[in-house]
Amino acid sequence: MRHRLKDVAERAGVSVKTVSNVVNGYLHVRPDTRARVEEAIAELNYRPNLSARNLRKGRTGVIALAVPELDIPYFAELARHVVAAAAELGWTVLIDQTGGGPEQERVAAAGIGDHLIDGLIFSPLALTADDLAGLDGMPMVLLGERVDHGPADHVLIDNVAAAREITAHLVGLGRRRIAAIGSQRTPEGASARLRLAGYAAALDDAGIGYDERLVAPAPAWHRADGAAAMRELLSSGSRPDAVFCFNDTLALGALRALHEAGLRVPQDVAVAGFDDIEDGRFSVPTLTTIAPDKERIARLAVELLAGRITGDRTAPPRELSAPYRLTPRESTEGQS
Amino acid sequence: MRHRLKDVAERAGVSVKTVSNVVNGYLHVRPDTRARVEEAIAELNYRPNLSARNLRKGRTGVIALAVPELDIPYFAELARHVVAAAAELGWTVLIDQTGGGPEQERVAAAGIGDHLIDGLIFSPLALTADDLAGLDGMPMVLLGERVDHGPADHVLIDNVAAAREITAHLVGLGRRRIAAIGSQRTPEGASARLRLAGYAAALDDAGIGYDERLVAPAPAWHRADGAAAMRELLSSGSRPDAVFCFNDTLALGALRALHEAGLRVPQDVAVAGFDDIEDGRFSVPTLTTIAPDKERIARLAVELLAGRITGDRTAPPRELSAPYRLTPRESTEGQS
DNA sequence: AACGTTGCTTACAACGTTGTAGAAACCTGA
DNA sequence: TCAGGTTTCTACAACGTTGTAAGCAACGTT
Repeated sequence: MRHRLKDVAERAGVSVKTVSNVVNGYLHVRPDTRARVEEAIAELNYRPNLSARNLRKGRTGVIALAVPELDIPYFAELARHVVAAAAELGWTVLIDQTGGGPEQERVAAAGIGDHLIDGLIFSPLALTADDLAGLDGMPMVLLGERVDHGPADHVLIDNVAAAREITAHLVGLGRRRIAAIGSQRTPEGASARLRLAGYAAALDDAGIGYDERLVAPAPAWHRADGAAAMRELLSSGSRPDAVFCFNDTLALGALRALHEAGLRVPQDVAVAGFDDIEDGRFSVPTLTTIAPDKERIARLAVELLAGRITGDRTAPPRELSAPYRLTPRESTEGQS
Repeated sequence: MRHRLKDVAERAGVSVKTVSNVVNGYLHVRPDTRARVEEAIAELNYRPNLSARNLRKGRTGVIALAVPELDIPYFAELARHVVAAAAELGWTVLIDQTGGGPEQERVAAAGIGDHLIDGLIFSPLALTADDLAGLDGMPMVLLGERVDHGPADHVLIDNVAAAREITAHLVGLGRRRIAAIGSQRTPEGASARLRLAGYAAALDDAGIGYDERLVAPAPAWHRADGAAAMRELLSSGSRPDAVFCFNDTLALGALRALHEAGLRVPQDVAVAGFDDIEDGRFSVPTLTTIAPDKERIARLAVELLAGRITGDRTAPPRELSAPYRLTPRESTEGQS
């Protein structure tokens, strides 16, 4: 029931290669021959065997998107855009969950492919430039993190500037005891470090001293971590009047913890997030955030990767940045 | 820089097939031969070419998971579990977004694979049994929907019983004007229809009349649709004292709309959802819901599919059901 | 009439892997 | 020592596709 070029060729009375030529849109095929072949293809419902084609061509037409976790909404939304952008260019996307650990990320970066994929869009949490160096020649685009002197292209937003801008927004509302949630012992250049730097810079701009007790770490960036960090901040006695959470899920967790503590948002504590996930547009209160242009990020990443795959693999790595927008909502400005 | 079996064979001084045997864990290889081969593999950093292996074996080792939208948290969470369950059995998962339209779903079901995938786990919104009939022989497992007399295995939870149970929960709290949000003109057997049936049955159990004005349709099941439907219900004058939303994102939208209308949850209106997504555990208030065992669903689906792929493809379709649990939280029971 | 040109088609040989069948080496027990 | 088995290894032929090179018409040009 599954047919091959040979079957089509026999039915149409031509050679196998002629059928191949028709399938691949080769120009010099007589119209009546082409018609006969196409008829045979339709009758047999022929579909090319991609494994064979890939074997022959050395390409698979599949790119992978490796993200730490799919049920972090930011990555899910990003994945959606990547799939769409890739489809426009004729690529299929294989989505891979790394889990975020260094070992798993190494496996993902090195292992997925091995001839199954042509390239990789990779959003690393823990990996460093050294880890990436070992990946001989797999075309790769990094997302969201700046791996210093990394061997690969990457697409990012200016995390420092964005964090600085949203912290300045909190300052502009008259807040002075501004906490941060989400610091991590990640490699230099990772989002956590950059956003912390932007936070610190904004405080400095405003002449507010950096108070270590107001900076809460979060092992992961889930809602539960945000809630736990917020509770920790509140019970430590260093009562903040604003919190900048390094992503929206942390912020949603923080909102929950503030609610449980009987504090009003934004009257008692203003809350800001980062990523602009859909939840934040419907939470109570709605969430002030930095909205990165996810569609642009996805498109740039796919285009860069396609360029690497089909073009020059040895060109020096490129770095593109996507725009973002400060999006104030109720969690800092109150009911509108 | 990319090596083949032949290169390894030459280096180890054995035949190509012996290297193949080592790679595939064939038993009868002398220990010293095996050691020599493994050394050569390590030295050359050899990785098998999957396209060639697949061509030879007629398998790809990849299964697809087709869902309507990845950024609906329920599907993201499900995808996570499917990827994990598949990995345990040595399969890779290709995640495909259909968008939910009938035409796109047809393309996804028919087109993805064509030798790229061995089978498909499919969560259809719009497709009917007729559409599926044309997919000659692609092993497939359907999720969450009962496509009557469908030609494929499926995994589901008892939507009618679950909806009935959660509606009964609302009745048990003394509510009488219980609205439903999420009805759709989908095919018989789709989730929307089944959950509506369970809702109606519970009302009937309690001797409460079914009031069409309390049933609000939702074109999609996003937060925005839930909020819009809730506003519609409130402005129509038929003030409900409880709402059963057919999924959690609808419910989160409804919570938002109720908040904007100045109504308290659950004192004025109790709200219940369906799916137990993570958001609902951190929303204000937390969300009463039906928690399907997503991990079990994923595992059953993967195992059924693996069975189809490696075993009998003509066996009659099987239907497995996964457990669920009513999970009361603040949105119906108030602060604990 | 001989010639090159162009358009269309084909045979053949890969791509890198594994199944089959069988050869060679090695055991075992009489 | 040898028959009969088992272990270990190998040569060969696929899997379905496409690139290469070459063949064969039909055409226009000299």
